[in-house]
Amino acid sequence: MARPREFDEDAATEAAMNVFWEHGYSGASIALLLDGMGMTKGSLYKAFSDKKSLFLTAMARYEAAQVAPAIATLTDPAEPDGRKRIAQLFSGVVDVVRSGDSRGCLLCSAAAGPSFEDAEIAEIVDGLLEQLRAAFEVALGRFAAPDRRSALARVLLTQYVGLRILARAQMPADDLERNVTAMLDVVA
Amino acid sequence: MARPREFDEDAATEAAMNVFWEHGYSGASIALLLDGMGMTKGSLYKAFSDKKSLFLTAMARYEAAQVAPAIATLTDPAEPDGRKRIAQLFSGVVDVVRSGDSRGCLLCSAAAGPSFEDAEIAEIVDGLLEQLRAAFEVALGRFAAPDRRSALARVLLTQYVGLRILARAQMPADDLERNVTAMLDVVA
DNA sequence: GTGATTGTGGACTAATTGGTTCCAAAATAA
DNA sequence: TTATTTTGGAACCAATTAGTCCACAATCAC
Repeated sequence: MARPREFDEDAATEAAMNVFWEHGYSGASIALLLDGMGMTKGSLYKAFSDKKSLFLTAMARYEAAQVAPAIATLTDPAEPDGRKRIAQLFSGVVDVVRSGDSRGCLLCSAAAGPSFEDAEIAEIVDGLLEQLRAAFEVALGRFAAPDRRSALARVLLTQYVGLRILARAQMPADDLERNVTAMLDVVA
Repeated sequence: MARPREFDEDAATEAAMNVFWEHGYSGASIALLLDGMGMTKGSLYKAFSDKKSLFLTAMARYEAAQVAPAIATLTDPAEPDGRKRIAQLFSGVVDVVRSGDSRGCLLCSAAAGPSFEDAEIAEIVDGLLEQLRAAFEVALGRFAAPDRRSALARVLLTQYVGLRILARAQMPADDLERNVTAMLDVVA
């Protein structure tokens, strides 16, 4: 009954996510987004309303593609050793950097950036960070004293954020790895 | 022999630093800077050439006003206990947040932001982060094994960066304090 | 085929960006 | 007074910003 879309919505939001990931919210201009998504203004504004809506969609995708797997790693019931689950998450971060991806973490950058001036975005970022903290707490569950679990989970979350910010700041993977090794040695 | 400046250069660079601190490099428009510095375009461009030069000046001021004191705390020869020096630095960060300043750290935000696309700025940020890491290493010197000192200093640097990013993301001071307490408990 | 419906491309707005130039007026010291 | 410098601000620039609008294209139901 109507003309079908020429673009794949999944591929488009994936592309948008990558542009936001690399350039941040304000750094990702509509022109950059259009280029990355391979579409023109008419289609973009018809399909995603405006830049902020597009960002929220991209964030949802980031959650599904990046945050959820991280949480799954930390809470994986197939791996009884929480220490190993935590180590797995952090070595995964180092591996990503070693493979040449120094974009850091969309979430962590959003937490630092001026995009945080928007209350709705801030709330989403907060929520995801809290989810991540809770997952660290689960991973610590088996071997940390209950009264220290929560605070220790915060330390791990902070370490995670710091690590990914430093990765974005081009810190070499070897340095990050030494960091992670020492941290796991000390914390878990 | 000539008309004297009406603005205090120190106060002006201080004001510029604050605008950059709050809004980031690209978020700090010339209009915002002029407003914050209380001067007009003619004077600004005559005194500071252009935006990037102004940012470099502001960064130098940030180093003197914020980074140097942090390093001084970590390496204070009057306090023989490195643990205490480290604790002092981190509780200072929490105090700043508790007093209502959630701007985080200009350095840490610059590390995360798109301003990092400029090679010269990136180099300065890198250098300051390395100075901070070295200072953590000095503070660890007295009681950490030499082969672990370097890696442990990295953990502390990462923790520092993460903490200030989370502060900027409006994490409550109480949560940050729990974080710091647990971290000091574990690391030092 | 026709018509209703929806997607597409891109011209177009209106505002703002960082950066620059210019200049008359003002303030100072020699 | 005179030479020198700063000041405020208007004017300007080319580029970029997010966003709107609409003729046109493509499809499906009939």
